[in-house]
Amino acid sequence: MKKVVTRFAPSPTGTLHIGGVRTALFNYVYAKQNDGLFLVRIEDTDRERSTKEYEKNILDNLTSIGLIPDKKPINQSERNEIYIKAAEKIIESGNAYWCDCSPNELDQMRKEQIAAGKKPMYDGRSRYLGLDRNEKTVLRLATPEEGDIVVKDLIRGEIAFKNSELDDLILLRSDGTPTYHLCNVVDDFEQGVTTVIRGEDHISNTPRQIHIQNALGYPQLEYAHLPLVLGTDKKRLSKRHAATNLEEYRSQGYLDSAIINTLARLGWSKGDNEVFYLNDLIKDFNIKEVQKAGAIFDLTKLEWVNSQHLSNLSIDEFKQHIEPFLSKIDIDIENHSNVNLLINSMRSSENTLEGIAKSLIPYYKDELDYDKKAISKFCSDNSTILDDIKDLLLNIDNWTEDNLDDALKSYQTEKNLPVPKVNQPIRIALTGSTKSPSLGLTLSIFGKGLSIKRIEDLITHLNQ
RNA sequence: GUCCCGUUCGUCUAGAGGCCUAGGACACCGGGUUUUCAUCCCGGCAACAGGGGUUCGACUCCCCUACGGGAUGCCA
Repeated sequence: MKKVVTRFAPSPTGTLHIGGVRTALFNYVYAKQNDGLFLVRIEDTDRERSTKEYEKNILDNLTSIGLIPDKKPINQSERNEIYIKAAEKIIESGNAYWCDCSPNELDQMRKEQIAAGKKPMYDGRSRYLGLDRNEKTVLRLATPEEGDIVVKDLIRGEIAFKNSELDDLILLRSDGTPTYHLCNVVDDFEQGVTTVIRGEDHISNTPRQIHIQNALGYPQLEYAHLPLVLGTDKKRLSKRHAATNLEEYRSQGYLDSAIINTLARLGWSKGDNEVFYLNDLIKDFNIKEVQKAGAIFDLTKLEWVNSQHLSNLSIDEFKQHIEPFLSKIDIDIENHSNVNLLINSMRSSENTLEGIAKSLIPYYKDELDYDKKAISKFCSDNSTILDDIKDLLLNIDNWTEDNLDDALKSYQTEKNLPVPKVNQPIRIALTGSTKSPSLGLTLSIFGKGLSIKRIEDLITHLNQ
C-alpha cells in the first residue's frame, strides 16, 4: 500500500479561518491515523489578494494549534516553471488548445446562454480552429465531449458528472500564468498527495481536475469532500455570524484542544462521547463517518466543551494557561499568598480563561466595583452586622476555613439571623458582589488583614 | 436558469427495514447540593421537510415536490 499523503492548501487571502482549521484538522488526523504525511501548500497564485502577512498568520496558527506539517510548506507562486512544463505536456498530448476569445465575447456568450435558459459555459468555439499562441490567447483543456466522469468520494460515495456539462477550462492565462486548477493538480502529483480532503464547495471542481490529471497521465486520487461550517442562517460561516479567525477564539480564552474538539464534533461523532483530544481523534476518527450535511457552528457548544477541557487541566497546567490572560490585565498570578487555593476554587467560575481572569480581579486588585443592586438588597438596613463581624473576625487567630465558618455560624445563630443576611454583606465587602466560593473559604483565601480591611472599606463606602 | 450536494429535537448528532414509545449532548425550563455564584446530581421540554411508491413492516430503499447550500471566472 502506498503511503497516505494529505495536504491543506489555503490561499493566503485572509487569516486562518476556523473552517480552515477544521479542514486542516481532518487532513492531519487522516494522515496520522494512516501513518502518513500531512503537508501544507500555500496557493498564492492570486497575486492581487495574497499577502505574506496572511501566509505567516496561517502557518503560525496551524503550528501553534498542533497541526504541524511534516514537510516545509511550498508556495505555488515559486513554482511557475513546473506548471508551464505540465501545460506543455498537455499541449503535446493534444489535450489542449489555444483560444483567443476576448473577455467581452465570453461575457456576451454567457448572457445569450442564460437568456436561452442554458447553463453558461464556454462552448468550445475555438477548439478546432488550430490557433497559434499569441499575447491574447489562453490555453484551454480539451475536455472529453461525451461520456461520464465519476468522482469517488469517501464521504459521499460515487458522484457522476456528464462530460457534456463541463466546459474547456483555462489552463494558462493570456499572460502565460497558470490557473488554480492546473497548479492544484500538478502540485498534488508533485507532492505525492494520495488523498484530497477539502470543503464540499470543491465537489464540482473535482471532475475538471480529474480531466487534467488524465491529460497528464497522473494516477487517480482519493477524495473526501467535507460539509461546510455554517452560520446560524445556514450560509457559510462568515464574520457576520461570529468570529471566524482562530486567533479571536484563542484571545477570548478558548483552549486549542477545545477548539479542535468542537470542530471535530461538527459533522462527526463517536457514540455518546463529547470530549475528544487530538490523540483520541487519531484513534477514533473515521472519515467515512463524517456527516454529509453542513453543520451550524454553535458558540454555546464551544463554551461547554471549553469548560470540560478547562476542568481536565491540572492546577499547574491551568495556571500556565491563564497566566497570559491575567498579565493582560496587569495581574501577576503568583502575587497572592494562597494562589493554588484561589485558583482551584475559582477555575470553574466561567467558561473561558478570559472570563475567569476577570472574575479573579477582586482577589488581586484593591479597587472594588461594588454591585449596586447587591448593596441595596443586603446592606441598606443600617444594621450593625458588618461592624459585628469585623470585631468577631478580629478576635480569630486561627484563620482557617472551618474556624471561620464556625464563628459565622454561631454569630448567626446567636442573633437569630438568616444566613444570607450575615454572609452576603461580607461577600460584597470582599469581592464587590454576592458571588464567591463558600464564605469561610473565601475569607481564608483573603487572609485576616485584607478581609478586615475590605469590611472596613465597605463600611466607609456605605457611610458616604 | 443549469448541474452537483444535502434535509432527524432550537443546535451538534445516534439511527445501515422490525431493537424507535426515535437515543445522547449543548441550550432552555424545573428540582436537589452549595443556605451566594459557579461546579455537580436528578428530572422535563423538544425532531424523522411534504407527498407518492416498494414491503407484512420504513427515519432507514425508490420517485416526485419543497426548502437549503455549492458550482457555474483569464478567483482560489
